[in-house]
Amino acid sequence: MKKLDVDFFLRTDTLSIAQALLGKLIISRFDGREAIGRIVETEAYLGITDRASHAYGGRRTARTRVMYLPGGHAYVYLCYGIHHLFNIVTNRQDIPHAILLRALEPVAGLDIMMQRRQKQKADHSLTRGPGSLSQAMGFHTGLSGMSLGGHSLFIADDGFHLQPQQMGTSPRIGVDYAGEDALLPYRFFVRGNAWVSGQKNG
DNA sequence: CTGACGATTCACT
DNA sequence: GTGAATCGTCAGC
Repeated sequence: MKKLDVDFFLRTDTLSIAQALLGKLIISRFDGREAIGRIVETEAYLGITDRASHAYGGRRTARTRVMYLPGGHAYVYLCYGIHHLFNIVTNRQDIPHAILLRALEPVAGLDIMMQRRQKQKADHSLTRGPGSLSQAMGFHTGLSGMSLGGHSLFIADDGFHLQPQQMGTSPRIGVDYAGEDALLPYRFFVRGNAWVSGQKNG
């Protein structure tokens, strides 16, 4: 298992990064509890020109401030007052791109995930959907701005190789408010994987 | 200060 | 398939 350097997220092609993240591992080590999941669904948000992005039009607020950090930082925000959604900032400083993690396949720390999710069984609902996976991994808004170059939060490559035809694309979920940008094919997922959320997962 | 709303999830029919 | 939950964020006054 090889830890990814944060330089990986400094690249400028966020769509390529979102695709390359499929099959990678995300590891969290909070309070001495390790959880690992394989990334099976991502969405790209392309900053100031993307109506679906929180940074559309160059908007800078207390919440979106971390999107303007250099790539390799976590951007976590609260949705519907309940769900903590986890993103990875990409691109160079002041280019507010981000990639939302929408689903993971659990790899290790299943007991921790079940405990955090208050689940008796490790079924697909454990890490399917952006709010669910964040809860399972221990992600919350207090982590927003944290580097993915440290020991407690990082991405790793264990040699898992995704065949090109295994990757599916679709419009992003839940961004109907974004006008024609809602149609952009910026969602990427592993075809047929049982942990992928949403309707269009073939 | 106030009100509208959300990159969702879950229970229920 | 439908609707409620729930509160931080942000624009507007």
